[in-house]
Order: sequence, then structure tokens, then C-alpha cells
Amino acid sequence: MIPDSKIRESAEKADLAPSLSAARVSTAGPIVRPTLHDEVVERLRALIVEGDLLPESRIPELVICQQLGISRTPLREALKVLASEGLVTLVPHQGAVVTKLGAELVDYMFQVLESLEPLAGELACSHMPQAAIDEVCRWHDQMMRHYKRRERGEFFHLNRRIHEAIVGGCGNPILIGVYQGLGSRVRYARYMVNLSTESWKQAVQEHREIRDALAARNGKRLARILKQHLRNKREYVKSALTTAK
Amino acid sequence: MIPDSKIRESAEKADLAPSLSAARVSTAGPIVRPTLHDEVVERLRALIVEGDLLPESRIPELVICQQLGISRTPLREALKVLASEGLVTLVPHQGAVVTKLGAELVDYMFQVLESLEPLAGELACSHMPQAAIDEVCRWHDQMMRHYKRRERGEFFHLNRRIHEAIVGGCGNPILIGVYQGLGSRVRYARYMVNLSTESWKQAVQEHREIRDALAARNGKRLARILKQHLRNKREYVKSALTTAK
DNA sequence: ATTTCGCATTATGTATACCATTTTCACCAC
DNA sequence: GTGGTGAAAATGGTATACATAATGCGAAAT
Repeated sequence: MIPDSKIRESAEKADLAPSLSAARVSTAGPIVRPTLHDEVVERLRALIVEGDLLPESRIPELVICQQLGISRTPLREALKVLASEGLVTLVPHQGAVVTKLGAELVDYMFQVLESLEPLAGELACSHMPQAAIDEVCRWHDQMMRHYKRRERGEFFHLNRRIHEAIVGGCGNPILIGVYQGLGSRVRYARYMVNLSTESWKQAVQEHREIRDALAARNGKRLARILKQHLRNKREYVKSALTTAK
Repeated sequence: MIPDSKIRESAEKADLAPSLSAARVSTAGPIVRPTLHDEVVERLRALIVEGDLLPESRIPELVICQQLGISRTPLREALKVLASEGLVTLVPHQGAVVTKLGAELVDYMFQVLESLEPLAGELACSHMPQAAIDEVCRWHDQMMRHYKRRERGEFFHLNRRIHEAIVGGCGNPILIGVYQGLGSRVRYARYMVNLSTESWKQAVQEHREIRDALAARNGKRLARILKQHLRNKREYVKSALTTAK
């Protein structure tokens, strides 16, 4: 599960919001050495989101400390942060457990996302530089090729990239931050989602419209499509959660 | 500023979301003793939101530890949480400072709130028990009496109570949580806001419509009014921020 | 006089040891 | 099997120590 025992090096973060966490420029900019607990937060978040730490599983301090080669202090600080993000739940004198994402919580989160992502899309239409839009379109075409070959993994990867690019391009760091927080919590529900052929086809069609609306910088239309897209997504994530359990 | 030196007792929390943090029932329910860092988080949050700790001011660990009568560990854990909420900014080897709320950030936050609070209002119209709605109406009437007497403090207090009751009544804990997070950050900008007679009058009129829409459980209409209400609010908060600095 | 270098001071980041409290669980009595 | 009882283990919190980086100040250099 947790392979190595020293983590001091890696600190990169698939960064959705270059405007939020100081964008690491190639050679210029201030030298920021991330603190240990920050890296621990990233690491644990990744473990949870990627599904290496399953919901409901406990997180014993000593074990993690040993596996990460750190002391309790930074780990405990990291757990507090993750708890405030909702990824783990802290029970006094009982420790941290990975928060379980019930169907009702997913419902609640999508309800919020269905309000935020359309807003982001609308803003992105007027704020994204043309180059970024072009890039999203390229990703879209690439995604379509994966769809034709029924390559699920690659498809979902690009799918997520597109959504994050749109949100990241909205120009509102607060919105980006909130979206990230919710997104990281809902993301690890994806592993149980096995899109049916029919739903997949529909999602593809919606993405086509998303690309067109974005390319045309038609904010209202993009917002409408994104909302519908999310509403469908919510449905099959929910059904996947209730059936597969 | 910080009067006492022991905080072990107080743990009550003007609770907007009884559904989120386990509602403390009068005599039943499990005995939960809040952990120390949780209380510290509350305490510091209050200090910041109430304006006792001014933006840009540093938060020296040792001083706060002494004033609160605690050791560094729980304080540091609390600071990490507040940082992840955006209330303080953590600079490595430099400590924590109260995040300054620039006009552009306020703009960004209102943009998100203008999307979330209408949603909450719409949901509240279908989810709030009649008793809660009646209570909001009573608060409204009381607020109006304060308005007639030009009692600013009491007016704002009830104003906030009403908004929080509506959001708290939406039935979506995720939405409530996000709103709380943003609200606590934007709230301490209120201290510089000095509503003009004209804007005040307008706000009162909007609140009248808010009450009517809520009482009629007209979700769409409430959403529309809340959005407009927030848009106006944003404008005078912004102008207050840019002029008063 | 201003800049710069070096050094002491200070505060933060992390580790470690220790204790209190609580949970867990095995064990035992009934 | 049910229900205490107590030891072991894990967590919450304190205290301390030390490494590292930021800050400030004085001396040296220009």
C-alpha cells in the first residue's frame, strides 16, 4: 500500500489552480520548500483519493508515522487538515478513519457542484485565453479517440482534465478552491463507477456540446450543458454507490 | 484582547448547522468532550471574525500559547485548520498571519455566494419545517422594529441570523459547510461597512421580499431575490473596502 | 553615510519522551 | 451467555530538545 518510507522529496501536485498555490515557474520565483506536514497532507490525500486507503479504514498514527518515516507531530497536524476538508473523520480517543461517502452525501455534494461548475463554465467562457480553450479542444478530440477504442482509463483521465481546466480557467480562485475541496471528496467514488455503454455514449455527446459551447465562448449555454452533464453523472454515481455498496 | 488564560470550559458554538456538528441535546446523547484543538479553532476563529485579531497581524505561537494556557501542539494543529479554511496564512518559518481580505477576494467570494445562497434558499423553501419559517418571520418583524429605531447593531445581528437560518434550513450539510467557510471569511469585512441610509432602506425592502417568498415557500422567487440581495451587498462591501481601506 | 557581511537572537519545524485519558479486549466470575 | 474487571494499546496533550530558517543588529568595507 504505502511503498516507501521517506517522502521528503516529492511535493508536486497535479495543480488545477496555478493561481492558488504559487505557480512553480521554471527557474525564477522564490524558493519555497514545502513543510513536512504539507507533504504529508498531499500524500495522505492522494492515498485516499486514489483508493489506496479505503473508506471506513482506520489510520493508526504510529503505523503511518513508521511507513512515512516521520514523527507524530506533523502527521497529527496533517490529519487535522484532512479532517477539516472532510476526507477523514476524527473521533476523539479513537483516531482518524477515512470518511465514508454514503449515497446521501454524494447527493448533497453533487447538488452543490451542479451550482458551482456551471458558474465556473460561464466565467471560463469569458476569462480563458484562447490558447487554453484550444488545448481543451485538443484534449477533447484525443478523448474521443479513446472513446472509439473503448479505453476507459484514458477516457476518464482526459475527462477529468477537461473539467478541471474549465474550472481552473474561471479566474476565481475561491471558486476553484471550493471546487477542488468537493472534487477530491467525490473523486474516490469514481472507482466503483462502471459506466454503462448507454450512459457512456450520452456523456460523450454531452462533452461534444461542452466543447462546442466553450469554443464558441457561449457562457450561458456551457453552463446549461454542464449542469445537465453533472445531473446525469450524479445519477449513475449514486446508482453505482447503492448497488455495488 | 484575549482576556482569560484557560479555555477548557467554553465549547458552545453559535451553531448554524445542527445537522453537521452533532447537536448537543439537553441531557441525552453520547458524552462528547471536545478536544482541545477544536476549542482553540473556535476561539481563534472568533477572535479573527469578531475583529479582535486584525488582518495582516502576526500570530506568534508562544504568545497565544501563554494567553490560552495551552502548549504548542494543539495551537499548531488549530492553525493548520484555520489555514486550510483560508482565515490565516501560513508562511514556512515565518508563522501565521491573519489573511487580509482584499477587494478582489471579496469579489470572488461573493461571486460564489451569489450562486450558493440562492440554491440554499430554494431548497429551504421545500425543506424547512413550518415552525422554522415562522421563527424567521418573527425575527424579520423584530429586525424591522430595530430598523425603525435605526439600531444598527441589533439589525445586523438579526439580519445575519435570518440568512443563516435560511441556509441552515436547506437540508444539505455540504452546502451549509461551504457557506459557513466562506461566510466566516467574509464576515469580518462587515466591521468597516457603514451602510448608507439609502442602501439600508433598499436592504430592508429586499428582506421584506425575502420573508414573503419564504413564507409562501416560493423557492424560485426566493432564489432570485437572494441573488439580487447579495449582489447589492457585494457592491457596498466592496466600496467600503476600497474607500476605508 | 550607505551598503554589506557576519553573527547572535528569535521563532518555527520536527523529533522524542512522557503522562493522562480513553478505548479495546481478553479474562474471569456469575 | 452476560456482565464486570483490569491490563494493554492508542490517542490527546505537555514538555523539552534540537535543527533550520528568518530577523535584527553591529562591525567592516566601500
